[in-house]
Formats: sequence, structure tokens, C-alpha cells
Amino acid sequence: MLVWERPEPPDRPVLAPLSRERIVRAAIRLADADGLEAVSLRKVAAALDVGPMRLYGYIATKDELLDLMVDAVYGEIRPAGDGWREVLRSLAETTRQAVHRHEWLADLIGGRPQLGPNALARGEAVLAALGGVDVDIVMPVVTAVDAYVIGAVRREIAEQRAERATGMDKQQWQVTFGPYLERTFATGQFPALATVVREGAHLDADETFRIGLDFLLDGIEARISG
Amino acid sequence: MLVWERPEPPDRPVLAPLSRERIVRAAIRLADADGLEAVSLRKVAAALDVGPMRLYGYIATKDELLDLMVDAVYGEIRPAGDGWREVLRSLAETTRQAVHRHEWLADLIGGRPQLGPNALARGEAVLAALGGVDVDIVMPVVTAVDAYVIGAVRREIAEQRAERATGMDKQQWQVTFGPYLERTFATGQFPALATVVREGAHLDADETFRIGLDFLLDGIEARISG
DNA sequence: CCTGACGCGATACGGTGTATCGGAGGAATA
DNA sequence: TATTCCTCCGATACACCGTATCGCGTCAGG
Repeated sequence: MLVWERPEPPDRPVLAPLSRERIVRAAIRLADADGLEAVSLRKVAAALDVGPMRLYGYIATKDELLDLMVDAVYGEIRPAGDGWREVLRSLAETTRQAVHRHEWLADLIGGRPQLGPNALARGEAVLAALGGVDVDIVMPVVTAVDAYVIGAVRREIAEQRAERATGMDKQQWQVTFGPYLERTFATGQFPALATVVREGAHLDADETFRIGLDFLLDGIEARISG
Repeated sequence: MLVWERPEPPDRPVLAPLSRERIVRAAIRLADADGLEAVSLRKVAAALDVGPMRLYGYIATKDELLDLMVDAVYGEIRPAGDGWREVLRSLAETTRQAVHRHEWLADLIGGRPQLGPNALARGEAVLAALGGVDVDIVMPVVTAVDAYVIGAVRREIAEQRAERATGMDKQQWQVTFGPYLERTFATGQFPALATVVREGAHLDADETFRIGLDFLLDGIEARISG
């Protein structure tokens, strides 16, 4: 052991003063790269060259960090378009795209009320663009579209992960539906299901999302301008 | 320490021979009582008077246990009714009720493809009841309804938990919308949002769910029988 | 120069999911 | 019956988690 310890490498600049924002960005980078289960306070701290406990000066709890991550992504969503239908479609599509950019969002979306600044700004943008719609019905309409999007993207990402895990691409999956399901269908227990899967049209994820969204928008149309 | 150890309490009957089903039931009991985060393999095992490692003879992983829990609840859902609209409405309502009986389901639903026997049986029941509907469109229709339900109940349970956490009842929550939001609205950053929240009709969870569902069913009607 | 407060981060604690492996118990064989 | 083998159970262990605690180094004030 040395008698005098080198006091500090004096030239390493104090990179940046650590902040909520830097913490959240680091967490999102980890989640984008390796999924949500790769986000631990220890790993986030390590990515910032800092002890784990340092983070508690900026966030109260891990759940708060997750909320901040979600809100950060909500900052990427800004619906646009003319007329209520375009606005709602844009809201749905841009939200879906955000989830595809950040798969881990599928695990968190809808799981907690989103009251962060970016989520509120998104809501403000939507409602402002929907200014012409009856104030008593606009909230249920937006809520319904959000609900549909949340459920649809969750299923979509879940399916995507399952395909990735089995190593099958979409085509194989839909044709064979997995050896397990083939076997199950072969038992004849689920005739209606088997018929639909084998004879029904097979749609890709984009089409499925759009069709369901169109159902919903068509139904909304009847109440808004019908 | 005794010279002879009591070999075993001979009268305690070997209660039941441990099975997937008993494990899943125990896990569901824990989750119903204390939430999903109370479900750990150690606690489930303890509830069954068994060492944690015993469980691995029946399940491969904790995720598999969670899948089995979800599938077990799917066994409670059996839509009924005459005509496609009644069937779909019943599908949505009974699924929602199942989530309200098992709040933890909101955390899991839609998170993985459900291919268990009960989920398939639910699908079979729905499709069989929808026998009259065009085979090319029935799948997107059911998928859309499921997506809406998943997103809607997630938001619903999330909001319910937030209210419970703040100790506010629904009325207070909607009127004050929390001191934080009041303060935020007071800044004038979100005029459209503030207007809608303050002037729009306030609906309870049942109404909100039903209205969104009606939007969707109305939109489906146009494609099915319109 | 001394003292005090303060804030950082090392350490610690109780928990998690699950891999490993020694040993007990029963079955099969001599 | 005695002995060997095999199987399967569960104690132990490992790596990791979120976070409470608290000693120490550092700096401000007297």
C-alpha cells in the first residue's frame, strides 16, 4: 500500500452534474438495449459511474424512475392532423410507434396514472386539437382510444416477443401456429377456433391495429358528427 | 438435544399430494389477498408447507406460474348471450369482472400470449357463439374487443389504486383532482385539459367502460351487419 | 485552528429466483 | 435378508435486487 494515495485523477472532468434527466436517459438506454428487467438502480448508477445510493438524491424510489421513463417517452408523442378523426388516428399511431421504439413501454403503459408533465402536455395537445368536440363527450372518446391502443400494443409486443423466443418468423407462426397448438387443435376440442385460424384471413400487425382502430373511430363518428 | 428425535408427527395426514393446481390456487390466494408482489415462490411454497425447491417439480419458472394463474382466471370467463353484440358485450363485461375479482390480473393481462387450455376454451366459446359472423372478420373483431378491454381495465385498476393510495374517494379525486394537478392547472399551461376536466361530465368507472365499449361495438356493427 | 454540520457513498439487511449437490429412502438385486 | 444402486427431495448457496443506515471526509463558520 502506498504511503500517499493519489488524491484524484485531476484531469478527468466532472462529466455532468447528475440530474433526474441524466438518470432517466441512462435508464431508457438500458431498457431499450436489454429490456426492462435490465433496469436496476445498480446498473443505472453504474452506467453513470456513480454509487447506487447517489440516485436517491434525485428519485425517491424505483417506481418513480419508471414513471419518469414513461413520461419521457410521452414527450415524443405529439398527435397532429385536421379534424377529430385525423387527430385521434394520429394519437393512436404515434403512441403505437413510441411503443415500438421502446418495447419496454408495453410493460408499463396503462399500469399507473400518468400525471407527468409530458403526459399532460400530450393530453393538452389532443384536447386542444379536438376543440370542436362536445366537452361532455371528448373525455370518454380520448379515454376509449387510449384504452384500445394500450391493449392493442400490449398484445402486439407480447406476440412479437413470443415469436422471437421461438425463433419463428410471422409466416411460420401463423401457418403452423406452433406444434403445441397444432396438437391441441388436432384433439377437436376447439372446432370454431381451429376453423377461424385455418380459414380466416391472416392479417399482419399493422393491419390488425388499423382495423380495430377503424372500428372504434367509426363508432365514435356516430356520436360526434352523426 | 434429545437422544431420540421424534421421528415425525404420525397423525398429521399428508394433506394433499401437491400439484400444479394446488400451487396455482395458493398463488392466486396470495395475490388476491396482498397483490402480485406478494407472490414469491418462497411464500407460495410456505403456504403449502413445503420447501421452495419442491415447486420446481411442477413448474419450470416463476413466469410459468404467472401464466398458469392467468389461465386459471380465464377459466372463470364464459361469455353468453344471443347475437354477436350480446356475445361481445358479455365477453367484455365478464372479463372486466374477472379483473375486478383479481386485481393483480390487470398487471398481467395482455402481457403474454395466452395459450393455456382455459384461454383457448374462452376463445372457442366466443367464436362458437359468433358462428354467424364472416370468418374473415371475426378474428379482428374479437381481437379489437380484447384490446379495448385490456387497456380499459388496466387504466381502471391503476386509477383505483392511486385513489386508494391517496386515501381519497372518487368524488374528492374528481372534484379536486389532487393538489398537484390543481397547482398544475393553475399555471395555465394546459387550458384545454383544464376546461375539459372542470366543465366536462364526470363519469364513473362503469359508465366510462360501457361508453367506450359501445363506441367499439357500434363501429363493428357497421362492418358486420350494416 | 478548531468545531460543527452536512452530504456522500460504503456497508448491510432482508428479500428474490433458481442451480447445485449431499444424503435419505425405497427398489432391485445377490 | 443384506447390500447396492438409483432416484428424488430439500438444504444450502449464489448472484442479484431495492433501499435503510451511518461513519467519514469535506467544507463552512466561529
